[in-house]
This record gives sequence, C-alpha cells and structure tokens, in this order.
Amino acid sequence: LSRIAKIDFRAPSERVARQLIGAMLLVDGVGGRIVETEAYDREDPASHSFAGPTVRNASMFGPPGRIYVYRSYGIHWCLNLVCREPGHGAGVLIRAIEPLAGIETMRTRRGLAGSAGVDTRLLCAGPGRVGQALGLGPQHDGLPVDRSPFELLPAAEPAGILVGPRIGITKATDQPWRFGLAGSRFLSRPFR
DNA sequence: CTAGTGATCCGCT
DNA sequence: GCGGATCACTAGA
Repeated sequence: LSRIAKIDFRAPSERVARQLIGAMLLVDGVGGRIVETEAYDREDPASHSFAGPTVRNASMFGPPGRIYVYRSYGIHWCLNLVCREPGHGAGVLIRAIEPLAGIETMRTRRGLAGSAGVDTRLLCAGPGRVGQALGLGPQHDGLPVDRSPFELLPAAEPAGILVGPRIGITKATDQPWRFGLAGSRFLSRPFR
C-alpha cells in the first residue's frame, strides 16, 4: 500500500494547484476527481486578493486549507482553496472535476434531470458548473476543506500534468498558472 | 469552429 | 456606473 501525502496548503498556490490535480473532492458525498485548477497569489494582478483584504475576499486572507467561495458575473459560485500562511491572500480555483459520485444529484442541480445516460462531460467542466453541480454557495465560504461537508482525498501525482495560461482574465495573462490532468476529457477547455 | 450577446449581482472607483 | 477567475444559446463562416 502506498501512502499518499496530505496536501500542505501552506505551500505556494502554484504547487498546491499541481498537487490537487487527481485528488478526489466531495461535498456532502457529491463530486469526483479534480482535473483542472488555477493558481492565484497576492502579487498577482488577476487575483481577487491583489488589492488587499476586503469583506468579499476575507477568506482568502484567512487560514490555509479553507474554502473561498465568490460570486462570478452575478450568477455563478466559484470554489477556491486558500493557500500560504494566514493573511497572505493566495488560493487555487477549482475549474473542472471528473464526475464520479452523486452524478444524478449533479444532473438535477445542473438542470439536466431525466437525461440519465447522457454524457457527464459538461456537469463540472468550468468553475461555474463546478459550483452549481456541487451545490456550493456563500454558506460554504470560510469552511475548512478537511471537515464535513467537504472531503478531500489526495492522489499520487498523475503521470502527466498540463500547464498553460489562465482563462477568463485580462491581467497577468502570460503566467502559466493553469493546470490540467493530461488526457482527461473533463477539462473546461483544451490545453495548447 | 469562432464571435456575439443576455442573464444578473455586487464590490470597487 | 463599470466590469468581472462564466455559461448557454444563437448566428454565421
């Protein structure tokens, strides 16, 4: 039996973002394998923490290993895991998950009930879809990821991790801080 | 395949 | 007022 190291959320977000690829993430037993992440950091113009602590991003400046949930475009709830030491302001955005547990629940939440048998590819392909499928909302902001309703099971480092520029941002677009599981068909978008 | 658009909220300037 | 760490849908090449 190989023992799998626990993820150290005090590490830089770029490293945590890599370690999270392949890890199993469940919320109330619903979720799957993380296949796509993005790292954000304090001195990073694309990060919510760039301008310093506010009411909205308070969780990003809290203890590592906790959840930061934010509203995107007034519509979606997006999931981050806080990194570095308390007060630093770093995090990892979960961009896509391979659905493995509670697939019918995810279908219902995504408005795809009754389409059993239909491809699961789009259930969690994108940060907004992840939030919707996992039933995330402001009630989860600030909660520790190692306690109910969350379960995070680290994986051995996958054979191939894809790297590329982050998606949907206008600043620091040259930073290669997007990571993906090589060969996965559950990515939000392909890597070049 | 790419490009455009509407939905809908709230933090920040 | 502006503009997002987005998505779904449409039109057209």
